[in-house]
Amino acid sequence: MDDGEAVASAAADYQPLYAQVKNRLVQRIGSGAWKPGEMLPNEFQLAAEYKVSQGTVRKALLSLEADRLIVRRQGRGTYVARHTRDNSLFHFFRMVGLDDARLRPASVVLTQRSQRAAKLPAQLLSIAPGAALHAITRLRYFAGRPAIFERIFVPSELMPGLAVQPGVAMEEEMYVIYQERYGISIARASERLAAVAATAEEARHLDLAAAAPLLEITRVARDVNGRAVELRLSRCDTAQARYAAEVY
Amino acid sequence: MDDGEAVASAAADYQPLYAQVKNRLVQRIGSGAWKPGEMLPNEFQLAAEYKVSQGTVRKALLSLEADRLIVRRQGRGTYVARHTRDNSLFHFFRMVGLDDARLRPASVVLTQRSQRAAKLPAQLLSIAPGAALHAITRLRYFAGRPAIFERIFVPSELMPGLAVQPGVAMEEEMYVIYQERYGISIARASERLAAVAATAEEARHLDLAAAAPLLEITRVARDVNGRAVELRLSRCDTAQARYAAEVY
DNA sequence: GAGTGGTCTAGACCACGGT
DNA sequence: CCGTGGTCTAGACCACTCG
Repeated sequence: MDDGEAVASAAADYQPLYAQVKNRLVQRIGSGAWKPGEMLPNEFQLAAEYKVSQGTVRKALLSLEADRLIVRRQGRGTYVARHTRDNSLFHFFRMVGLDDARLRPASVVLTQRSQRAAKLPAQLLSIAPGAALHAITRLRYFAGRPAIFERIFVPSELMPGLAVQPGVAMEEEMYVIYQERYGISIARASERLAAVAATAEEARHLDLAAAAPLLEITRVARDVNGRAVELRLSRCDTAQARYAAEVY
Repeated sequence: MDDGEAVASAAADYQPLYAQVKNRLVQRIGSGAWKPGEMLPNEFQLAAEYKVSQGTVRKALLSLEADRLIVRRQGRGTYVARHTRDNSLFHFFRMVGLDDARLRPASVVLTQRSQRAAKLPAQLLSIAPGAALHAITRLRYFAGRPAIFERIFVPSELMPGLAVQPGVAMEEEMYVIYQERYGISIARASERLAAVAATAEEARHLDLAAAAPLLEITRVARDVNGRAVELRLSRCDTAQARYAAEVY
């Protein structure tokens, strides 16, 4: 072949057309060209714009839907996904009651302050040690009983001026706040679970005996581009609720 | 419309063609028409057989691949999925080292006996209380150190004569045994996690202080038809390893 | 009824794996 | 080289939503 070399060099970073279309759509959504809740052009319009067939656009859109960046409804259209209190909570909150019933925890902020990142949080958030962090502690309740003591760390650079009101029940999920105030959508999270003994402070907040066993969840949440946005350390009393996971 | 009623009654259990094809393929795989590791006919042959287009068969096969019932390889063909020690372990075993490294636990059976199902195991396995169960206890090690104390329950009816050798390191994963000896493939599992205090027996086996915090994993494993096949209660020392989950 | 996404078809060509 | 799955196209028709 005459063009063997051109083909070979092109093959290195080859992506199928639908993947290229998907990437361009991710870019546009990520850059805010369409805002959460807005409708995208239909499949034929996008196909015309990108000079591909409708079937190729379709494949890209189905993949975006699988990634939860968009929502598609037959007869309605395709929309940029939006975090709401209802669905945001249940994509990421995996605690269920002992009878497997879904739980809706109430949340009360205990403290909020700015601090410098220690080594471990810095590493998990992929930032420099000593970088500025928002640190929030809060308590979450099931049916009025304290159940989860939580520490949340967010790089100040990503969310300058982030503020929540201590002492009152939070109306919104943190992820809704990130999206609405800063345009940052949490797309996925990585969790590590361990069993630990409650510290004196935790036992006091959770109304447990000293050194009671707690389920510790270390979660790193990332946006659609894979950037670490939040580190959350949750310590859960599993007398009232358990962590649920489905494995395939 | 004249045929409004016919359409309406048909609509109740309407399934797209590709879903019907998928179901028929699940039936055939589940019934053992093709054994694990065997190659399926290619897309065009299946399309001819079911009198649909190749694209429709393709959609059914992609869905089966997503469900891990089959494995597809470009240039090779489509094969019925097979549990092997390597991949069986890592679909369902979610413990990772503190550095997120994959761990390969060694397993030693402590006891094996037959017993009648108590109320809770019976409920979780969807069998009658008092039905016969195989009960196996075993200890799993990371790097030679005991880390997980495990109780496994399997309905005797599903696996008559199930036997494993106590006291020596197990060569095979339980799920490989289920598939190879009884033709039962574990397709998915549901897990519930809690933090508990070690019992005296567990602390002794795991070489821990009395009442040390352990991560308890209650897993119900199901075959491709959704039938509960195994109940497993694992109690893990999370000083050496943590449970990893990715949330989307 | 107009517009959207969902299904289905038919056929072309490409990339990969083994002979 | 042949057979496999993977991509891409073009077009038809269906099902759903809403004004």
